[in-house]
Amino acid sequence: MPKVETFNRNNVLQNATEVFHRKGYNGTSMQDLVDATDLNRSSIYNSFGSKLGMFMEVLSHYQSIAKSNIGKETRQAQNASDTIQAIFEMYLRDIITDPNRKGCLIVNCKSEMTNQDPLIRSFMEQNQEQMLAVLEDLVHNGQMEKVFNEDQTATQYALYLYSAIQGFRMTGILNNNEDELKNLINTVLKVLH
Amino acid sequence: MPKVETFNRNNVLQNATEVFHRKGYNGTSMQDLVDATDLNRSSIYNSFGSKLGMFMEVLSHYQSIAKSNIGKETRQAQNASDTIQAIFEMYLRDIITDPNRKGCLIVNCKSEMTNQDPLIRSFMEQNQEQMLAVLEDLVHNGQMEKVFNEDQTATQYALYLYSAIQGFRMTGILNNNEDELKNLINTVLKVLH
DNA sequence: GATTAATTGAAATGATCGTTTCAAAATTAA
DNA sequence: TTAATTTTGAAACGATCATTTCAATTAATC
Repeated sequence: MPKVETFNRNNVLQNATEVFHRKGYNGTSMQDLVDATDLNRSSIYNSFGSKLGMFMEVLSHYQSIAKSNIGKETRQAQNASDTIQAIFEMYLRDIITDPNRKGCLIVNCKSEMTNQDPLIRSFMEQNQEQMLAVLEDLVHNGQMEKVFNEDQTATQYALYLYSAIQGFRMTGILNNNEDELKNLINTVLKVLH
Repeated sequence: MPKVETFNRNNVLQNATEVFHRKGYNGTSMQDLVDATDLNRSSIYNSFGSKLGMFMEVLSHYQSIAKSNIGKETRQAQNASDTIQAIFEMYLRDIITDPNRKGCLIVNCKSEMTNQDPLIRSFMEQNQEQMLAVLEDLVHNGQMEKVFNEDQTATQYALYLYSAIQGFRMTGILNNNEDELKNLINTVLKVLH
């Protein structure tokens, strides 16, 4: 009976992500989204409810891709140390290959909206918890394997790494010198060994 | 002959800084600025030219205060290690005492505008250069004093610290647990010793 | 081919955006 | 007081904001 949703929701989300990532939430207009997604204004409101609704889906979409990338690195690497190194080098690739120097969508949004919107705040809180859980698990494994020291608890090192990742993403906005960034990664990871 | 500028420019800048800091550049409207500064709309345009013009002055104002704070810490501390520790603890105080959890104005602006506005980009470039110069100098001194190792050059450690500061500011937006943040600082600084 | 329901296009909503205009008020010096 | 000059208030600018409306179009089921 009904006409079915014709557009590819993943494609639309990907295009919307690109605009939000490049211009930020407040810098992106509904017209920008209409242009980027090739979707009708009405269809956007039908499918996403509002600009913020669409943005929340964009954030989740971006987060799930990031998580799946981390999962891949975890499965490929031999030990916890290699895994963490690989995660940082994934970010490094992202920095070097992005011609627009956008940084990380989630980090950018954290600084733009966390203190302004409760929906965003709780997204950021659960994102932080997930990141800390993944990192803590990795550090814990590394400590079991004796490749990481136990000067600090896994929980403490996880926060250290989480903070370092955010700093790395911020640094990459202006600096995309591969050698300098690789050296930076090594310095960050040194304290764990 | 003429009527002279009546308002206190520093006060106005301080009030404008508070709004821009809390809501971000794109999230701040001219009406917000009129309300916050108690200045007339016309007077703002007379004295600052445009919204972006006012924001650039706000950035410089914020930067000069930050620089003078770093200078104070440098003069009070006994050695390079204490100085860097004091700088981080200055940021820590800022994080813990800010009820709005705004983070750092410059870091926030870097993520919001660097890839969108050439004026902002060059501000950020010179800000990064200044920070790196200060940090490199401190690390160099610490290495002369033998309180820092020479595993990396002062230049390399400076980038590491610059990145760590940005990460610290981002982390402080959600996490203001003093003990956890103090421990984070110690972990960051450990690699230098 | 008729029925059904979602998608679509385009226009319109009222609000707010950054900025400009300009006459009236305010303040200083002659 | 008069002349000079800036600040001020208030209104208006056209543009754009996010969102709503609705009739026309489209496609899937019967």
